[in-house]
Amino acid sequence: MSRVTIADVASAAGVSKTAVSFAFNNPEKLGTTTLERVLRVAHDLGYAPHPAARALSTRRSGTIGVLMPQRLSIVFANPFLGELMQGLGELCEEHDLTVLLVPPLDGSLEGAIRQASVDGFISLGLNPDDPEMETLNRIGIPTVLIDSDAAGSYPTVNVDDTAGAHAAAQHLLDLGHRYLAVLVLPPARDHVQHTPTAARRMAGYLSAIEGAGAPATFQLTAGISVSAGVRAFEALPKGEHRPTGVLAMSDMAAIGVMSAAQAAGLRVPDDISVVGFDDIPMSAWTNPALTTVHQPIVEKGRIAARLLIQRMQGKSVDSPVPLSTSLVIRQSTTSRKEVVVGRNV
Amino acid sequence: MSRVTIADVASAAGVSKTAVSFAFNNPEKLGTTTLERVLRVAHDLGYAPHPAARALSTRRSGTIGVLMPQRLSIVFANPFLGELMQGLGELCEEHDLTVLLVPPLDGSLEGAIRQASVDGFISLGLNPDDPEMETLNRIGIPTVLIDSDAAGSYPTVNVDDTAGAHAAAQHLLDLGHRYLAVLVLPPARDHVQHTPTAARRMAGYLSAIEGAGAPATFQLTAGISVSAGVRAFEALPKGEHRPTGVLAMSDMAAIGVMSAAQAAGLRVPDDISVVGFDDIPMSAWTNPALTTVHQPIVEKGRIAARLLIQRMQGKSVDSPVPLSTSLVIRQSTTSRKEVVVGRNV
DNA sequence: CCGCTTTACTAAAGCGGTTTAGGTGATCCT
DNA sequence: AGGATCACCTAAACCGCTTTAGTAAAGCGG
Repeated sequence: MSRVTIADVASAAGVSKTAVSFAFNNPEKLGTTTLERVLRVAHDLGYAPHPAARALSTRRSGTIGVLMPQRLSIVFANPFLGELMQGLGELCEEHDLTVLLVPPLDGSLEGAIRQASVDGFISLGLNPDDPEMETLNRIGIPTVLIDSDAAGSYPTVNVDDTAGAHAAAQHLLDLGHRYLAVLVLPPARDHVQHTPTAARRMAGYLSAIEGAGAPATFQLTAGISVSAGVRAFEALPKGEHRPTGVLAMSDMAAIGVMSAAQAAGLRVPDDISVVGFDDIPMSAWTNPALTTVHQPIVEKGRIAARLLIQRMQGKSVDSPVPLSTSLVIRQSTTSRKEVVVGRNV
Repeated sequence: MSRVTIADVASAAGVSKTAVSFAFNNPEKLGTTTLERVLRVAHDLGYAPHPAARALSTRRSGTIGVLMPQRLSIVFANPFLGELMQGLGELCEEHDLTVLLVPPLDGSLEGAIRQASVDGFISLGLNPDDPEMETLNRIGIPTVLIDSDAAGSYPTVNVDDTAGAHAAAQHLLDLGHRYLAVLVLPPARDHVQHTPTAARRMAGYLSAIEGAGAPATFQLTAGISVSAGVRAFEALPKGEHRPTGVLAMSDMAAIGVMSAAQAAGLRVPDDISVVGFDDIPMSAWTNPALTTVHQPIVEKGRIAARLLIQRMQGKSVDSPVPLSTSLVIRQSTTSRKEVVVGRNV
């Protein structure tokens, strides 16, 4: 009742194990009649090569690993990941590769990295100086970084977060907003340190804000979820101290802010303008449609996969230039209205 | 420069390979001093057990496979998958399992199934009589089905699609709609056959419609994407022959319909009511917010994973009763307005 | 001081494939 | 006829780990 092995097929067909192996991997080395017989016997017996045995012997598994910065239940709550997987998937399927999701197991990514039987890794949001990078180095598996700092020796795929963020902030400033709130992405992993992405976006926001004469800015950290956005809105100062514009580092949080604002009786964008980041598909369909910074997520996945596959083929590759971002102006932002006279002055 | 193996560690520490293996897997079998020494040497050398070798020897890989009915780029375009992964992920991480995505490679799921080094499979939308089921049988790997027909010998996790669809159709009928369009899910895989899910939903719609006296119904197939919804709307009869209510089997398609309708100058829900299916998170934030059939997607993933893990532990499990669905009435449906008098009669 | 259990460790046999290095005949060439 | 070539197939080593069976030394009761 146990699994059919190559030896079973060999003896059933009256040939050596080698012949069976050849039948599948080097058919031209076999005579037509034996080839046919072996294949038929193999099929009749329902033989399928044991993947692990094959991987051990050939030193390749036909799988690439995606290193997740956080638990799957967190990271998949953000549509960003689904988009990225589309890009990765295209290339992987083209090259007959399957995709292994590698989240931190038992709190540690390192352990998970060791367990993973893969030919290459794509890492999301890991800093070049994170300790797991050293583990990767030691195992010596080709790796491509996404949303990291292009420091180390690994090819890195990035978008121009800074410019995107700058454009977003500039947009609000141009509309006359002076008191802004920034919803910072939470640090991935345990460390307090911001992710490279968050740091770059923050730099972009701040450079625009400072360039406009440094009006007041209220910062707070918000996870990448609608409910985090709701909480963020509720943590904002109320009344006349409420920021008139919100720069969210994710669309999800931005949607949460809009929703909470509307629930509090405010009108978006008239009472409060909101800008997201990422331009996930649903941003076009929200109420009101979200003004946000577009980044080519699917393309990012495609490029990362392409790079990784090339590295796996032994080619050496350089980090491409960061992909460009662009501000998509929809309905969640408008010019700052004068404060209602009777209420303020 | 090649990978450091257990033999390297053994000789460096002056012990046998067995001792090194014990150090990691049966530490209690070793004396304290040797244990420490071995572990230290292993760490210094940066030793990590080769996953495939380990898998071959232990006959378990610490990985579960998710069988996708279609290419990753298609299936991840539907937020449904992301939701499901959240549920799967929770359980998998709890049990230190990683997740392998197994889409059809080179057009064939069967080939991909063989390649996959996993301890169990979760299959999405596969019919019990699909040929790949036989492959699964032969390999003899524990398997749990999601969105299938509970026929075979496999545990199956389902939701009550029929009741959900019935409620959706009944809702439109109760609002006075008589001429409805149904957007049928496309067949997964190549065969013409409907997926079990599509069949059940259709049955639910039709039973309600027939129960109300069989008004006219316009059916057409629409993929699970916004653009498919757009195309579907455009394929509907125009003018007075246009259905006043649309039953979409997915939220994505429903959103596409709403968007296309609005682009065509219609008001949703006043001119046309739209009901989705699934209640993916974004449905709450669309404009107008989508009336849809809620199904507990994350829970579905959790339960499937739990069942699979139990099966992998040798326990025998039964299919649970289908999870219940419920109609979530939001803003995309309203009672049928009388046809403008001057235009019709 | 002897047999008996424990403790601490090892040799070697798998796990199920791939691949290298031949070994047959049969065919070809001169 | 005899060596070279070729087409076809096989024995055995190897991939890197786990695990069974077993050994040597130490502990121990009598």
